[in-house]
Amino acid sequence: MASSMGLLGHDYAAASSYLFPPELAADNNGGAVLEFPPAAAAMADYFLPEMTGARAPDCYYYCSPPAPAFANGGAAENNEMVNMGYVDDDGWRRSGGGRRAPPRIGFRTRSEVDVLDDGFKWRKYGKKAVKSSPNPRNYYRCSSEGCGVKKRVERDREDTRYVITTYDGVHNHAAPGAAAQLGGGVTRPAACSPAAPVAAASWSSAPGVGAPCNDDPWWGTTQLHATVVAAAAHSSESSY
DNA sequence: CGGGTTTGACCAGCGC
DNA sequence: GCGCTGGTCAAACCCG
Repeated sequence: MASSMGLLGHDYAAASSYLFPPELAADNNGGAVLEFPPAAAAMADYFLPEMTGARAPDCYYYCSPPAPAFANGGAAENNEMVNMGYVDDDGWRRSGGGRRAPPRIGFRTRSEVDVLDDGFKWRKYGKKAVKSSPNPRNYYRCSSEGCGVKKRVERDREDTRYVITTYDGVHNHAAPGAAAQLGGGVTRPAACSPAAPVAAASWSSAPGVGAPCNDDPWWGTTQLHATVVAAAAHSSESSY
């Protein structure tokens, strides 16, 4: 798969901390080979439609149009979606030590409320002061029985107006709330659904890969169009 | 009383 | 091996 995208061999060097949230930088610890096997296709499709030939180390991923909107704050136009890591051949991501971990997606959202209403019911199970940030990090787990999705919420250390919400895993049930159910538990804005021709072409041409992850509520349709923003461009217009 | 939150303790991974 | 750090557990507490 990766080879079909021309990605095999790309080296994910440690990202500059000012470009990525601390946890993201930690996930991209140097030397990891960027590779996108079949089941992970849609995730890569979402984040990396234009990655073919692009260098990974200093890229920052925006959802364009904006990332999902939340029901109780975080206007869509203020949201940014960030790639929170790379994934294994079954859709899981590999963390630094080669351990498998659930797919992770992060949103940096400008909001006055810490906990954004994404339509799912969350139960808080921990709070921790982390060294990488002066703001405490809160840990939530999906209240639904059998659903192991977790999310972490913390204020952006650089700009406390922003909330960084990180989802770990994919819900295996519909959202109890009114908000549309998506993989990470966020509402996909209608405006964020144009086809991604570059990515579609990449995946459809890949042998052994049909419709990318069509069994997954979020990654399945792969209609979102992410834009890779070069580090230079990003740093000139971002608070990071 | 049931469900959610708080918070200190504990555990495991990682770097040195 | 040891210390640091992030993530999780679980008992106590709170609230409707």
